Amino acid sequence: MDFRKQLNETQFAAASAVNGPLLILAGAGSGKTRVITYRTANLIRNHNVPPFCIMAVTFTNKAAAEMRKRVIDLIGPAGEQVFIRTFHASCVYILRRYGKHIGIPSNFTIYDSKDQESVIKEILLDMKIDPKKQKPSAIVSKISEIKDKAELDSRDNSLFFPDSYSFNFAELYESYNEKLHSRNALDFNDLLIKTVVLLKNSPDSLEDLQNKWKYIMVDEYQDTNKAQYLITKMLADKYKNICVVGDDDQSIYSWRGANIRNILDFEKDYPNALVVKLEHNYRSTAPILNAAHSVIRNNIERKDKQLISTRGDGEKPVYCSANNEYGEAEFVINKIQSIKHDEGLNNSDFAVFYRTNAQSRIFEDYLRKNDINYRIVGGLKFYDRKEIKDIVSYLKLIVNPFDTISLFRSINNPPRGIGAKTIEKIRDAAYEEQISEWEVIDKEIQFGGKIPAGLVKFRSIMLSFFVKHSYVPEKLKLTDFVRDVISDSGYKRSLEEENTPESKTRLENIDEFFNSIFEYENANPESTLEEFLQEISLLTSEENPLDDENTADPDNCVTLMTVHNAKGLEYPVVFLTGMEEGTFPHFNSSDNEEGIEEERRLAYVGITRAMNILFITSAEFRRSYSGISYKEKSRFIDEIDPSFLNHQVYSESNSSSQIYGGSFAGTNTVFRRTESTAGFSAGSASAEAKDFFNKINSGTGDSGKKENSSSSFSIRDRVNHPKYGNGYILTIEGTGDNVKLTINFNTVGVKSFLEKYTPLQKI
DNA sequence: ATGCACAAGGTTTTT
DNA sequence: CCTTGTGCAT
Repeated sequence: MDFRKQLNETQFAAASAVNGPLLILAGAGSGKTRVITYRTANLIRNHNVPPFCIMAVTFTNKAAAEMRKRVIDLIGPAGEQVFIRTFHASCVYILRRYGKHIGIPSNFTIYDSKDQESVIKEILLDMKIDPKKQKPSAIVSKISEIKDKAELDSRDNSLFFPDSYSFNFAELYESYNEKLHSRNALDFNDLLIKTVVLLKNSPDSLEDLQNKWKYIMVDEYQDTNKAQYLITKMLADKYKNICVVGDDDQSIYSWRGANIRNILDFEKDYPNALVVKLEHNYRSTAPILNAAHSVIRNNIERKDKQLISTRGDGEKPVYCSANNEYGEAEFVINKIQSIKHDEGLNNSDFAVFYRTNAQSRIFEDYLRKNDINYRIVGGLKFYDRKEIKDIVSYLKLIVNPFDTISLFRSINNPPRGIGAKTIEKIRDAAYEEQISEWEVIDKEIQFGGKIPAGLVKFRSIMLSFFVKHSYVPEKLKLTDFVRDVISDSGYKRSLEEENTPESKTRLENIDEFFNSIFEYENANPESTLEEFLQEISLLTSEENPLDDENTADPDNCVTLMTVHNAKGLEYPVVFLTGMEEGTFPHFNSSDNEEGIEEERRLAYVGITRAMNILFITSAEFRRSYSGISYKEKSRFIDEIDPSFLNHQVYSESNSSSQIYGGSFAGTNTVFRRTESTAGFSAGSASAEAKDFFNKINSGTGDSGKKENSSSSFSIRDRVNHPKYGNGYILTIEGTGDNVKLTINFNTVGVKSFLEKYTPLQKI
């Protein structure tokens, strides 16, 4: 096959490279997926490489699915044999088959962060530490960070342990790993780390895999961490046919241990590497690219470069500052409706991006109110729903009885009269006898001469499940087995007896779960329950089986997602929302330059998703759990050259929007007062805003009175605090030595001080 | 042991 | 706001 015509010169050079190391530096929208797809086709069609000898790794399931689809579109069913998976799924594949060489049985359970937190909580309690003072979630992310960074071949990780904890972190870290080991469980980091250990310690396994995957391709290489780097390096070590694709401007996962040096040093690892740069952007109009470039060029740690636009002129990006998050959502919805109407676009042409998942709710509300179909990428996963987790926990326990997390989730669910006391006794017995909690139950160990009736029941239910499980799949279909588990456990009946709207939804979701097992079983007839469970542990909501259920027209939805999730995707119309200091850049990343640079790359990713029309929005006031706070617009907006951006301001006096410096035909937007804003909506600009501002902060509504002459500050003064940085004065209370200042800091939020004791500087 | 009512406390991003 | 934990009544 000849595909010279489908590619430009550099794309063709990359796609037609066959043997040896290849580095593709692919800017946003430069057609990198296209290149990978054609390269795969070239290997198979023109160079007789068997499809199953090609391994392509990506970061998200969505990217893997997209690549698989495009390969199959191009070369037909043979494309199905190409091994295209995420890093984590690839590791599961490897560990299932070869893990036994380093003592990992194939039925291992994968612990997600919730499971990890439960383990940490147990350990904290054992160590007599209050889990409220030491948050398990913080410890889990610390552990994950250590595992990302640590030297994999060194047993001593003490360098990485924080000393800021009141307890011995090393001890906790060790018992955490021991607990996972004894439960035959691996966390997400372990999947990668254990694969490295396996490849290092089992030369036979390594060679097997090297011979299996003679050609390796890695997408988003700039986001690989140490373990991922080592895995691909080792796998490619024999034939050196490794092709990596990436863009240092789009590195957004350093918080997960991604090391940008992996891509920057590729040529050091492989001095004879062919390097191809894709610099033509086929996605966005020139104005959008200009805006993107004027942001990213502010990064110091960056190879200077500029994409070449191929699409030519278009609409300038529009920035709109709304008064609050409701106004922002209203703006977005109105734009969607008017552009749909004027340009004849579909819902699926629109995407709304935000920095944090929590921001999605208001957009959802407004979309629903206006009968616009939408789907959310990310957020609550189908398999995270309570009822699904309940059932999955039975299944996990059947597959791996050492999985204590699942054991304690299932043991009294539905209620069997097993409470905290009994669980305590099981734990103690397990500790004393040095056996697993399940073995305590299985061996019918008695506490105080008897066994609670519920426990006897639970034991016999589980034993019958073990027997039945051994019939799968030869004598019993997987789907039927799961059906039996749901009824025999009593879970189904207890939901039926509940008979509330909620319990009915749960039963429907369980039905949907059957469908997903049924489909899985049909697609993978030889597959086992173990494999199914491991696979769903890695799924994200992109494969959410409910997506199609909930919407009348699943293919025609507005897409809502975080900017992280947007990487690799493109949409004709993009809304980049919540562009405020503290939100985007997020305040947790704002205190150091690297953090800001990563946020800036994230903003760059967001902007470059847009093909034709880009809106950037911010809100002046936003409600968070602690109250309403004033938000300054994001520094990234100021970084965009004013000539590349139209400002659409919102004229409060007549409650309508106006466009300055150019306009979209017919896209003028009328802002309505909404009930949900509790009276805060339109009105004269700063006066009303300030009034509202004072009201919410004084709590009494008698605004203005709090301005106090005995203070050297007045409300809304910008101040600098040596520890907390910059902020605004919210309220001033009291007189003389008792003047109390409440300040909204950019980084840490609202704090109060007595003026007398606080070294504040007006700025 | 269970279930309900109320209080407290907590927001990054993801495999 | 929305989730999680605790206390109290059954």
